Amino acid sequence: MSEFGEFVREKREDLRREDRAFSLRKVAERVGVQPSYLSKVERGEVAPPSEGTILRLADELGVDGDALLALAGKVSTELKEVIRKRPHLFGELIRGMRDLPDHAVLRLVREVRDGDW
Amino acid sequence: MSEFGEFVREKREDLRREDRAFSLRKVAERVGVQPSYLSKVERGEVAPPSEGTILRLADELGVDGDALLALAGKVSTELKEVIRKRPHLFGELIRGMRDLPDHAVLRLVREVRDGDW
DNA sequence: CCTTACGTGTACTATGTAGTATACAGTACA
DNA sequence: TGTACTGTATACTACATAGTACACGTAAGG
Repeated sequence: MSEFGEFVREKREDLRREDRAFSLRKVAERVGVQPSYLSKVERGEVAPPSEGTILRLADELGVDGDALLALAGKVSTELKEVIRKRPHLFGELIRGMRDLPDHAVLRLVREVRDGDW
Repeated sequence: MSEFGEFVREKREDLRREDRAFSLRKVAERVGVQPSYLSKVERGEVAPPSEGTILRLADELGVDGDALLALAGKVSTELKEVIRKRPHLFGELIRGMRDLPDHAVLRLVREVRDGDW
């Protein structure tokens, strides 16, 4: 039921097979939460953690922060901040891209990256 | 101090000069909140309202929803939903556009709108 | 064997969010 | 001149968020 929890548990157990430092308790300690809490999170007994905790967890597990936040139904404050500064412009742009296929979005990403602005 | 409140009050009082239906009480009623609450919001005594209330208020005042949400430090659930579905792609794109000048973003908006995808 | 580490159950909590309900004093207009 | 409307002060509340603290039984390694 909790896609977020399932993903974290699987990823952590994968890492653990190669490195005992990825026990629930040790990861919890490095991330800065109680083991009982991480346990509940992984089993979906409670809602996903806060943004900060999710980002530290993503870092710990070596996964993309934006992607893990997305699994938690969130968008990073950093991205929101960018939109918040030019709401109308970014609003139009993002809404316009809603139904574009991945390759079209990717083309724009490249265009921006290699842009001659 | 509260840019949000100040903006709402000014906009509402502007409208009121031409139409008595824009008293604080009447707007509050149409938006669906208590007048005492809208009063506190306009004076910045409390934090800006929820997304739904802000959007109804924007509609009432005839201003852009995304822009009013931005003044409240928020981004619409609708936009977040678009990002949430392809977090890595949109993350890269939006971060890449953070420092682009308006005209460059606008060019992308047009490109998307008139796109031949 | 035994003790160290493991995951989990239970109970509790602080802070934030998003308001409501009611009463009050000042203003306007008819 | 009074009544109907205006904005505001005060007190309170329900629910969500993001966890902590501690005890417990289990398992694994040396």
